[in-house]
Amino acid sequence: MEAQTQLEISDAEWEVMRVTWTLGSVTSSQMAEIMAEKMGWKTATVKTLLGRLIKKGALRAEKNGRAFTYYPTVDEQPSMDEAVETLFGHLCQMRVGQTLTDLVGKLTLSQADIGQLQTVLAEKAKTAPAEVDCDCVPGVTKC
Amino acid sequence: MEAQTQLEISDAEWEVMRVTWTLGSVTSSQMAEIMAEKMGWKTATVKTLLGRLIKKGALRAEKNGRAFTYYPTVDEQPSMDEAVETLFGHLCQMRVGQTLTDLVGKLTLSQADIGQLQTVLAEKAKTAPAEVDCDCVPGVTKC
DNA sequence: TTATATAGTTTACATCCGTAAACGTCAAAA
DNA sequence: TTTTGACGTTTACGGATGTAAACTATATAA
Repeated sequence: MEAQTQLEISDAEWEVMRVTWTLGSVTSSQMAEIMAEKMGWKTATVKTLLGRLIKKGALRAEKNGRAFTYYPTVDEQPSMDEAVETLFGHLCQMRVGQTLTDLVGKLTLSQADIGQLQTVLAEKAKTAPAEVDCDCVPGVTKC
Repeated sequence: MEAQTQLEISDAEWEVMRVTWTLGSVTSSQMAEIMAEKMGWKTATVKTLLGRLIKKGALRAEKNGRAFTYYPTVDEQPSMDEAVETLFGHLCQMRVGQTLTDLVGKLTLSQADIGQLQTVLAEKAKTAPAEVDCDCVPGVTKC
């Protein structure tokens, strides 16, 4: 079976996906209305993005009378996880801890989110190394 | 005073910045050597990226005999924080908690990193809301 | 039936990005 | 002094992106 090639969803396309994920399905007119309000985009812009997402295989269109209804073909959480992991993979590994701390300090998290994070951290602490090396320059382990 | 316009550092440029941040300063030949090994880039490619980063104001070049030595003009940690915050700002706020948990599960963190995160989380727990709304579609608070 | 609105498709277009080659200069080697 | 490199600058070039107008087909209102 063909392995799902990493689909590259651009920033603008991401906004369209968010709406689709949240609503489950949308018509282009609905999407146009939402994006006009949320992003200030013209209908034509939304059409282009929907088309590109179809071509990339992130959305699926199902004919519904005169128009199409669009559905996501990839799941939201895995897509988010992948985007985040890709970014963190490009950062100095020695600094991801500090970066995460800074981030958590600014995000709004629910009680449940915090509890879940605490659980994962407690588990990780059992086997965590004393320090993490910098991996920015081959052969250099200190920033 | 001119406000520092958000500098957009691309993926390839980011790799150059990482090396510069770690070494503090580099000559183009050093950088070319490092990037040849690390990324498989030709010297010409490295020159282009150094030039673009100079133009963007992320690097500064100081004449040193025949050649230049390059220095970063932006700090690493703030740049990392900004990149991460920008990404998280594009994600469904209702799901950032889960995304963070998934991420932390995969990252390698030091004992100190974990301790610091635990401290920040404990503090946040004091005022955290019961839940966080979805913000993907205006007027809709549930995914 | 004919005009109109609407949905999708095609074309546009400047800019950014990844990836370099080509070119011009100046210093060091021969 | 002439040749050869090393270094920076200019040019290249296809593809992605943001942003949208133009065009086409069709369903619906008149």
